[in-house]
Amino acid sequence: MSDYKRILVTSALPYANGPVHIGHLAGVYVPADIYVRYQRMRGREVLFVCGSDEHGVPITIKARQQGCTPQDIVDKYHSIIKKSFADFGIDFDIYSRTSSKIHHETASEFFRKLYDEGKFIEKESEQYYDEEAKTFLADRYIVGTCPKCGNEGAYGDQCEKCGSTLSPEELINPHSAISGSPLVKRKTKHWYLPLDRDEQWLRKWILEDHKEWKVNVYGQCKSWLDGGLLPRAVSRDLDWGVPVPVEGAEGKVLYVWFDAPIGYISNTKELLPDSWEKWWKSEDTKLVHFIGKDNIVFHCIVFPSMLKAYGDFILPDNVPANEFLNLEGDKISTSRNWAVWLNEYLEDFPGMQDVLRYVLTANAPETKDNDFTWKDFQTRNNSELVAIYGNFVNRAVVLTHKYFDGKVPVNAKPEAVDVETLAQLPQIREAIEDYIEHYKFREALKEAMNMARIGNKYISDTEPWKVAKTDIDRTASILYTSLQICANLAIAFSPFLPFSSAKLQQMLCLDKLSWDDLGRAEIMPSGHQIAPAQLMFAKIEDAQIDAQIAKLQASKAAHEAAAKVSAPAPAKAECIFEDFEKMDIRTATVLEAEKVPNTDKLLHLKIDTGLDVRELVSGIAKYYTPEEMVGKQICILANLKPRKIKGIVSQGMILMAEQPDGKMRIISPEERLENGSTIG
RNA sequence: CGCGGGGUAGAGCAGUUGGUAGCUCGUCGGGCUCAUAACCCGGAGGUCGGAGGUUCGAGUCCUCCCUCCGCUACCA
Repeated sequence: MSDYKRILVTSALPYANGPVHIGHLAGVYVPADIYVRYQRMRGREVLFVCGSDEHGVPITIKARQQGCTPQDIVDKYHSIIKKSFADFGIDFDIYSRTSSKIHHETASEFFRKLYDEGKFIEKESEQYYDEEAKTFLADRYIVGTCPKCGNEGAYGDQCEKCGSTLSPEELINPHSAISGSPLVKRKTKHWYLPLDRDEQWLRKWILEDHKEWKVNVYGQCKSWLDGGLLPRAVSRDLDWGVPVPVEGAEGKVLYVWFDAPIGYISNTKELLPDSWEKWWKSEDTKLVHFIGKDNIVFHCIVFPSMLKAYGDFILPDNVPANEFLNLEGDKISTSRNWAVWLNEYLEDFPGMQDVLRYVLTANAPETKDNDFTWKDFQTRNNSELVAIYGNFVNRAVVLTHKYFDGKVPVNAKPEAVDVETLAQLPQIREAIEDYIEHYKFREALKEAMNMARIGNKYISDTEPWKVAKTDIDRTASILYTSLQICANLAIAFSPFLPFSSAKLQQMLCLDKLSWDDLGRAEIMPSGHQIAPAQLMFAKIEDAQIDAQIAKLQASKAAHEAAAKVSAPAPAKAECIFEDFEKMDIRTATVLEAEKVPNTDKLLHLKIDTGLDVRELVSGIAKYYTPEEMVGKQICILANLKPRKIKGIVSQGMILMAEQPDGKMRIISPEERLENGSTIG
């Protein structure tokens, strides 16, 4: 560990199709920033690299929807993201972007070298092509009818109604989610990175040499390695991205997952055109990737495999991935606008960056998903930052002004308790260091807060306001000690709460505090003049919190309303009577119903169709309980080809109507009819 | 279905190689009054997701189950 001469820190490149929200901050940027600020304070050579990830299909789709170019989209979000990071105090050495010229060159050269050295596999395959939008489609953008449950809105990779995993070939009537037009198949050639070839060394490198990685990261990697790696496509048919630098590859770009991590390298190059290589190709550089849990395999397996294939590059020393942050009990969602956006927070809570930094660190999803609530935000501010840290500083500074004209008094009458109290500071320093070095920022912050608790206890126990009436020399010592603790707090908190530390430093009229001062008992010399007391943190009133909660609820309501007024499903193409006549639709009665084990959505029904008694499986468990179903008369498509679902042969399909919000209701005859009555 | 990570007081989290269940916030009671109705002390509150098993002894090891989140390769 200590053999390293410098530390290169990267944080996941935010995708430029929306602003940054608290989930991103808690998972990636705040911990990375704490780590970097800490290492810098220790005088280590550190480089902190990030930038916008601006390629990929979602951006082209967003552009199409909004009638602008992909470049317009990424320009807009890149500047919002970059500014909000800067205002929030995420202290990158460089925040660039993957649409930059230098990135295109770097990524292109990277690919070309692997290509020239035969490191890729070339493969031709047939893919669905949207002739109207003139583009090949990712599975997610192919929509059709689910062969298993009949849901017409199933995606090419998965049906969200019945949860089954699909491939586009299985969909009935596949069409484009972008233009709605039917699809044709076209041949296309792509390049694959043969990860299987790297399995050996990856196993050793991760499973043997990096047992210290966080359990979620290690476990995830192990799972992939044990499952066997497959070649992974690194190119796409798309016109937005880094063009594949190979003759005859027009209309193809590097897959965004291939080009994005190279962005870490390009951005370093952009900042340090002459010395970037020592950061990436020198064994005495420690490389650390801060990411979210969704990124683990790319940073632990795919990117290292790319680096190794290229040669000369170092591999990450650690990949401290966090879990996810929820918001008020619900998953954060960009599309549902269920998020606290950083740019909006900065407007709504000016000057309160550290409060959010504090709350996100104290409640960071380091070991499991956590929940952010505005109530908790308020409580942590009011009863921790204000009541413990802010209050202690205020007590010490106010008393110093009251009794000693704002000058650090002489330590005239020291006692054992002073020494004992100050002796705890170096221990706290050690604990903070140890926690940060091991990426346990939540615990590290708690230690810093303990220092403020110690201060409060000390000042309460020694009661300088009482002692002042009889023994001013003793009062002097108490405040002298208290002020030393304040100075220590400014240092201990500075990686976590940089704005507050700066403010405290100003109040104490100290400049240039270094990490090495932390734990020292005489940072502030007697006679040193300090500034008047200023509140470090302001209380947050209920009204502010209520306003934020109302804002969230309003956006949720707006989103639900938008979903409701969403247009009915588009009219289908004309069909002839004979098509309709083929369908054998008739009434039936449910005899028995039970949930299919280990599924959320499926009911297993036994029904009387008049013709026979048969079984079918239907994806309605979300809307009907088995008890409700028994005895109900329903309409079924009786001659649908039987299909096995979860091991049960389903002989038919229940006719249902779907609401715009997704709610499903059974279509039943108005009055009870004979089972087997035909419908037409 | 498979795999990975969670499930410990009202909330958020610790619990090292198995040995009397801890911390912060909240809550209740008391004290103090320098301080942003802030501070200090004390109390209550947990059958450690469930069921078996190993052991003198299990939150900690084994098996099965339930549940939440994620991954499952063209959702970055």
